[in-house]
Amino acid sequence: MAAPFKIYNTRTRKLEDFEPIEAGKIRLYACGNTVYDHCHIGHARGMILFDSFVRYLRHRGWDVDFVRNFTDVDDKIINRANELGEDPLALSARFIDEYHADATAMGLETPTQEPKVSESMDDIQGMIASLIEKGNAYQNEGSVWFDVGSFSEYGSLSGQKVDELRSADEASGKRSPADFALWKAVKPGEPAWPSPWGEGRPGWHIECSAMAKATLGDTIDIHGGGLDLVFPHHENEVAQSVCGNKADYARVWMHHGLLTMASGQKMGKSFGNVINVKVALEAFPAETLRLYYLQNQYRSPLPWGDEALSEALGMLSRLYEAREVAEAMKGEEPAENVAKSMGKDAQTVLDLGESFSERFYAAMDQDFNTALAIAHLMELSRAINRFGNLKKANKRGGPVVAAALKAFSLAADSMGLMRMTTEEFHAQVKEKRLAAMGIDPADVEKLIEDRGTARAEKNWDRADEIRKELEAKSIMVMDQADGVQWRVKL
RNA sequence: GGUGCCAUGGCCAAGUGGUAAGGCAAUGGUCUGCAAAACCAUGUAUCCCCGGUUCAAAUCCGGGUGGCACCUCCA
Repeated sequence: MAAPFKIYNTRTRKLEDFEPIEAGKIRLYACGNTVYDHCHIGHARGMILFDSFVRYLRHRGWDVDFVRNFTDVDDKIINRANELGEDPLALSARFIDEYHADATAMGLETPTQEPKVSESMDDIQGMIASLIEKGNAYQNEGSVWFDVGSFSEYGSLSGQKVDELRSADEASGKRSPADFALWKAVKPGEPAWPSPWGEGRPGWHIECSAMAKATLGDTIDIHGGGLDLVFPHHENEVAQSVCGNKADYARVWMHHGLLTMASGQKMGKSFGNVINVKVALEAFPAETLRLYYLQNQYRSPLPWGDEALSEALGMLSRLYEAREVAEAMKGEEPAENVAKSMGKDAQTVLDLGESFSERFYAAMDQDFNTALAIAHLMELSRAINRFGNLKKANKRGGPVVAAALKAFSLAADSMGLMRMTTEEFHAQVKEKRLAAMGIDPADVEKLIEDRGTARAEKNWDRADEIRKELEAKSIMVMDQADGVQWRVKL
């Protein structure tokens, strides 16, 4: 029932046929955010990508158990909380709420489970105890360290060799520089939980091993996250889980590329160029972000820029308008008859529409080639518009575009695109783009009205003058058969 | 120093060995009072360079050059 697909596995650096542990089921774990601040557009890339992948897989018949965690106990959270004079757990709880608000605004589906570190202490401690018992970890002064030397396969995911690593971390108490913390002994002013090794809190990596095991079992199908997590985070997870569970950990490792700034600069606090999701969504409809991310290969680095986003918005607009054109078409005759009598453009729409899902699936099943899938959508849109230019298309074209219309709902169901009505879309564009440019919609409406008056009087000079005035504000006026409309230039 | 990724027309970008999707920009056109949207037409692309494998390579292999990422908190 579930459709086969190929997926690139970081572990083997190869494209592989996906083989589930259990037929028809996918256990997917994605590393979530450390919640000490608002989501930024880099987080958004991972969030949207995995949302789209999960939607697609479910659409194709897979039973996807999707777990995405929250890291709510962490150095960065404690530091931030101290700066603000806030309780660390209160701070992380606050940003979990903000995360959910951003996720909703971006149209994300809720994962099957969203475990938190603060609520997984038993699982975490159980795993640490197991690692100590098996001889893979040791205690020292209230902390517990993973003994990297005890795991011969260490480095197999990232290709790192222990001896070659630069060890900047010279924390005391470790036997070897490559060893990493499983449990950190409490320090003054930090949140702590009781444990067999003394008061303290978990290290960064153990949480994911423990939460993945608790929610999905010893061996999971796909483990995902940003490319920057491959080492050390995921490498360490492998070590912990393989040693602790005596089982394979993740069959497939799926890593998405990171966002870069158009300037070539990295996005980071120290550069002062972090853009929060909320800010981006003030200027662009959420689907713009989604289309932008989906238009690019998920493993490649992606440069962020207003111009690129505007392009994506333009594409989105064409998709919505093509769908609107198709939806407006009526007719009762069999599609083949209409196509035959209306010529090549009709036949093209019919053919592209009927073959769409096959081509769409072929693209997506090849390691989620969303860029190609969207290209198919654009091609179809052009065919619809071309056909729509024909005189009788409105009256008779309905049956011809019926299959094509399904393509748009396919995009909605399986990628999360095209989920608004055309009216909602245009309303959002106006609202957000005008706000971004600091233009009051009422001023625009007033000018449109004045121009209407001038046109009624055939005062073309005045009408054109107003058009120019509006153009200066990036407003396009469209005189159409059914009235005057205006759009924001994208 | 170690590890890995990438290099495709003016720009962005897909490409699963069989002679290159899609988008943006540009020019001309259809439509329009003028426009816009949409559509049509227009791009001889050394697929970074040099070798190799193959009947056939953007795609595979080797070497080179140039970017980037990770090895330190980072999605």
